[in-house]
Amino acid sequence: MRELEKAYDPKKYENDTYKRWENSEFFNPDICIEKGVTDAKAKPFSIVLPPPNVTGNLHMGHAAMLAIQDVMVRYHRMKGDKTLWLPGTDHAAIATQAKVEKKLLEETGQSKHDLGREKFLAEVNKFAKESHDTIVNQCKKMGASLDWSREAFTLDAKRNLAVRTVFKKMSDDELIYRKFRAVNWSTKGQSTLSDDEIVHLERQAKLYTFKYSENFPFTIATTRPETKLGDTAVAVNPKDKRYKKYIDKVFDIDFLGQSLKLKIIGDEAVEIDFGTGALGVTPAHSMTDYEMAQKHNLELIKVIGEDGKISNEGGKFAGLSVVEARAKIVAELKEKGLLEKEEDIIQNVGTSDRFGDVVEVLPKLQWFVDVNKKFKLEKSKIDGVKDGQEVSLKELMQTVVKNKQIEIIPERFEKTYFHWIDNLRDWCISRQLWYGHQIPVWYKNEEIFVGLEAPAGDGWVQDSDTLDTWFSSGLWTFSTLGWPEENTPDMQYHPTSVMETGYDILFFWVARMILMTTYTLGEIPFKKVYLHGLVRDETGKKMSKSLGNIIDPLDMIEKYGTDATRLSLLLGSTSGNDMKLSEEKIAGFRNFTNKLWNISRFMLLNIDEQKVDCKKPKAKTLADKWILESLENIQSLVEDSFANFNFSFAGENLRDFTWGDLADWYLEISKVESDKSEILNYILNTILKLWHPFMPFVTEAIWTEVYGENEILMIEKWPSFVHKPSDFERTDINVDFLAIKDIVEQIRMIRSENKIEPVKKINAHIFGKNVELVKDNNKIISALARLDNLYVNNEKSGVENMVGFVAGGYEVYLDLSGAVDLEKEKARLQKEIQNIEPYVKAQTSKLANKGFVDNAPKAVVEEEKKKLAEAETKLEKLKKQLESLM
RNA sequence: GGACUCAUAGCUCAGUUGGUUAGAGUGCUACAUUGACAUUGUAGAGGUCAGAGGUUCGAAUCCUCUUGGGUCCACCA
Repeated sequence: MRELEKAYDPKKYENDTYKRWENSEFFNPDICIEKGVTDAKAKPFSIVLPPPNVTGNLHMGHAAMLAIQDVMVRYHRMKGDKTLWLPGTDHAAIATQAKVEKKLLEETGQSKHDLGREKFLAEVNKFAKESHDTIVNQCKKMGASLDWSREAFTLDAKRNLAVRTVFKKMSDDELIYRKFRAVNWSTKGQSTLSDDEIVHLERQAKLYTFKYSENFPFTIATTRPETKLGDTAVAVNPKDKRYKKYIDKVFDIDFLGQSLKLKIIGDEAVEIDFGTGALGVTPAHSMTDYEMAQKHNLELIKVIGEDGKISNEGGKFAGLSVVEARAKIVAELKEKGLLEKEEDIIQNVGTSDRFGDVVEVLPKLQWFVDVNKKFKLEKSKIDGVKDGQEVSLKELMQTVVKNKQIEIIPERFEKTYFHWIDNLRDWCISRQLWYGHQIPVWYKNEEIFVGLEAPAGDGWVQDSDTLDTWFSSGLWTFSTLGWPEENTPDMQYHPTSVMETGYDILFFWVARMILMTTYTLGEIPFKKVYLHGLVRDETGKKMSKSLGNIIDPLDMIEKYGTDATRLSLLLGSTSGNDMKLSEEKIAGFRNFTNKLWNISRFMLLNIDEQKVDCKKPKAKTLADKWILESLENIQSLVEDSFANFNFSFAGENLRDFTWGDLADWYLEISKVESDKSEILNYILNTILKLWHPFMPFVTEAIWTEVYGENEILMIEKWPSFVHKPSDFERTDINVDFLAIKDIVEQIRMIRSENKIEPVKKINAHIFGKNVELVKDNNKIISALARLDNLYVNNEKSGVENMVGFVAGGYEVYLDLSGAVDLEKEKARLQKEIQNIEPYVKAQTSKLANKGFVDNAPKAVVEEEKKKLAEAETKLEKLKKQLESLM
């Protein structure tokens, strides 16, 4: 007879198990079809892995992502779907480049310019490769059943072709344009940034109120006097009586030696009550000012350069850093008596997400994607958009979510999504980075060429900028499936079934994918978006190096095993909400993993013949009937939960069933009832399948130990049965006594040689004659399960409040001292009925009243009718319950 | 400034469309344990469901307000 070790040791199994899976090649759906595991005509289920950045190690957030996706993927694979989970990594241009630059500087003291573009890129590629290998290994550690044969990289040749193709198409549709306009600039990173790459931080700042010069009629307020060197207008609210008369006048003034030509403009955006009600407009160095300037046709004067210093346009301040210039200007203003006020305020400043420096706004010649311009969508599979219809990118993004073609889970994020789109500005896609997809545009003198390849002829120079990393990630769902190659078979997996990712990149990535895919293919990228939360430490803080509260998934896997780590991330967390994680929680699930192992161990000891392929056996006792029904019950609950993306609920219930019902009840009963081999084999078989998506390693290990080396649980068919709810919701039980509630302590006694000795303690819940089963119905039946030959026999047991019965050849007694008063229960029900009855009467007569029905608004009448119906149903239910107790 | 979200046992969270006495896990306490499992079992303590008002026959659940966390968006210059 086979026997398992006393305790489960994850380290002994995990690596080998993953290797076995990998060697079997069943992660690849093509192989599954080829070997007959999956039907070629089965419906596809596909997820593309949100590619981790090649910047280092995986953290708990990645672990959570992998666990959630793997649980779905394994479930669908077992269900028989054509299941593809496609892995990849992201070059993460700005993040990776920044990291390598830092590393280079620390290790060799060199900057990227010392190396030159080519050599530097070689360094980055080397780093990316190493980082990639680490990441892949960590994914494998987590047990992720990814199809590695299809692995992709956002910067490889195939993806590059996709990027160039889309760029060209957008350019042809005139959705991409080049313009000299104000952009976000990171001095430290020496690159432009998109609006989303900016983090607003609160800072102490000083608000200066001053006059440009003696003879200028307004005072204005600013936190950044140095930018005033580039002012070209003063804006006031057109309703402001103080300033109305000046609107449209132009003043030539001298601002500390700088000649300014200031036009007075009227703009609603100016608040009359803030500051002095007059706003110095710096079109080149402020986004709002830029927008205002566009409206009023103002000139841009760039006084701050890419190096963060005042440019030559800044006259005598040229060459000073922004901070130096500010100090100098303030000092001069003070000296000349132009500074009226200097106050401390708290100001929001934009800082670079990656580089951490304060972002300068300055004008640059850049490439943009126009999100508002209409274009013709040739082929459309989008509900509500016809082939050839004119739409804008914004409209496409809105439509697919509005019409529920894409469903966001949890739903509330749809609101934030729409809000984001409403405020979306044109997307600046060029970056002055070296690492990334170089923009497929070539210049020669005044000529500009956009294409897939460099144009023929000499003298063409390619744009040195690269594309925003999200431009290529936006194509991810289809660039990974072979597009733009014609008739690529993998496109059968598109649109993908689910996009599972953190809510923190809803805008960065999810929205961009929707934009890029609907535009390029006229199709949605995915049907559902499942957003998970951030993994935080046990006190709810973000995990970070500086706080030292990082829980490393690899450490946890080493200590408690992968399955425990996965469970800790899956259970007790809901979509869209952050999850708090503690080592204790993981340890708890390690205990459960071991429990499952030992449950299997015990069952195995009682199984004579291990059969992989087994049919549902016939129940021989009430206990058997109960466990088999419970098993199907729990399976259908798991399936429902999966359909609703409620993995936590599925797992928790499965655990409660396994531990509470199966281990603590049925297996105990099986000790007194004999001949369980067949049924135990069936239960073990089923329970391992149900657990497999959650805990792939331990279940596979047990499976192999039980059924032999050649069997692979991962590709076993998910158990099938037709769930009939009526089977479970109501069971009629014929017992000789009426009602017993809360048998607090149930003592099983075995009579041997006229000696009665207590053996086990078990607890049970309410049951009675023809009971309508409530929440704890499983336990009720379980209590009854052993009552094959039940009899009430106080005399026989000689103990008061005890009933006895025969089970498995033993005489058994139940202690009923904790049983609840039947009268009490009746009284409670009666009270409730008395509570509702008058209401139902009143409501009925109200609705019988013609005057009310005819005169009241229809909706009100309907509402009243609905309420009555509800109350009536409830009343009926209560009456039935009461009756059953009579 | 505009939103969104959360508040339930010491801690982490469930609680389906309002309807029995609000539940788990974990921690704590007590007892048990040659039994598949001390990574175990049985039980116990612990909650005016943040506060106030409203709707309702009935509210943890729906509405309003207040308070206190969290998050996102937005350059009040």
